[in-house]
Amino acid sequence: MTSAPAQRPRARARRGQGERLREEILEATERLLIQTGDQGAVSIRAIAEAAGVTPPSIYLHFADKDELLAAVCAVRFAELDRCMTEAAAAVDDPLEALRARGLAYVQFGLENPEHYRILFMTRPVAGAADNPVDLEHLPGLGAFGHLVEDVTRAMDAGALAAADPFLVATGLWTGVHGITSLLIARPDFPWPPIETLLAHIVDVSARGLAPS
Amino acid sequence: MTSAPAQRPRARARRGQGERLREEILEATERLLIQTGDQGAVSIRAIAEAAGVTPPSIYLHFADKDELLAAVCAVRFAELDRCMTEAAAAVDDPLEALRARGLAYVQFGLENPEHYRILFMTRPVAGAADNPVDLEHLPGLGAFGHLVEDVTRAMDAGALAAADPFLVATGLWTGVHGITSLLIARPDFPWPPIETLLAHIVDVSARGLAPS
DNA sequence: CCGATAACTTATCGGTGTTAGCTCACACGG
DNA sequence: CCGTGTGAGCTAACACCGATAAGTTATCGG
Repeated sequence: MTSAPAQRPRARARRGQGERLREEILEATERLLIQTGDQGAVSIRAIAEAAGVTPPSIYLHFADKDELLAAVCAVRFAELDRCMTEAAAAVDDPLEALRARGLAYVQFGLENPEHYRILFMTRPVAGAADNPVDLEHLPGLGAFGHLVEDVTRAMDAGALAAADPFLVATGLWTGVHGITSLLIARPDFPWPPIETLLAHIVDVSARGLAPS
Repeated sequence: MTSAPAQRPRARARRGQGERLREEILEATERLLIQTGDQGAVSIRAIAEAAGVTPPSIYLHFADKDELLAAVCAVRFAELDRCMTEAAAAVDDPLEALRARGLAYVQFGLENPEHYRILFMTRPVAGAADNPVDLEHLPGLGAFGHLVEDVTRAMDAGALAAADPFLVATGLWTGVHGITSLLIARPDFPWPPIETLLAHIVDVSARGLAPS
């Protein structure tokens, strides 16, 4: 909030306050991303103008555009995790908790399609193939870990058939991602009512994973 | 650096043969898409050079870049349909046919990631919101129709629980798309072995859709 | 041979991400 | 109290991109 659209005369920051611009750039980017709803419209120049600054100044804080977008999305990623955890915590039954988690995931994606697109529908940096990603810092691994925990819990409670929790969690993830991403990418397909489709998918998964 | 494939001035086409260039452009585009494996590298200028022609000539045959890429992918789409139909036809059991269809889908996506990305992971034209898409010509609707047919067949044979075939087919589609697109977009995730994951997902779906 | 026109080109526009190099104001050591 | 180092940001430019307007060339019917 405090949508500080303070554009034009942005005073130069004091000596030690250079980091403030970083925050302002992040805020401006997020604002643009949500307002326009189009990743293509979020250009370095547009961001710079929205932040009341010239384009090169952005590179004082971010190596390139990808890093900037990644930073924006990392914030959003944390919120996705928060949404899901909150939804899951509101339910006692471990199976229902998983269901709530899945629904929260889909809802988040549909409400933040451009963020979701960047997070899960575009290839990563693709740059350094010799730098095989730092797994510890891979954004979203925390959220995924929480899913694995909930799956394990459901198995321990006998709500799911015993199996490799990691494998099952991965399968659930691909499931919710499938519907979320297709709805975002192909809104013109003659979709059945979303709630119907979602309920069907969740039911099939639950039935397929139920203890025998 | 890019292997400049010999393009001398490319003789101008004869009077009635203007359409030949269209084919050459399509071929050049597909070639680039596969060679570079990066949609970003496939620019109008690069395509023009690969076809031995100047950029504006492309606009004699395609309204814009989107239309060109769509045309390239339409071809690939037909082949996806062919692959799946072929795989499904090789099996008698209707449930196994569905399974084969799904596996063929995933395989096609992983073997043609850049085509798959354009087909299913990017927003469509997004242009004319007042022109709500011509459903008849929506590419891939044919392939989807074949899936619905196979689902119906499996239900009639009692291999799947009776339900709305369109709904079930849509759910299956989102399922195979989920794993395909995530594998393409997030190759750095610590995936379990693909065959294991795929088998798990297919099994869960089969179990969830089985007659009671 | 002529002129209409299909098939293409040259030149250009406005936009993009990104970099090199500069300026200017502040803070601090002497 | 002043000189200077440097942090913070800017100007100008590069090399691309998609797209268009207007020109040129070669072919073919008559």
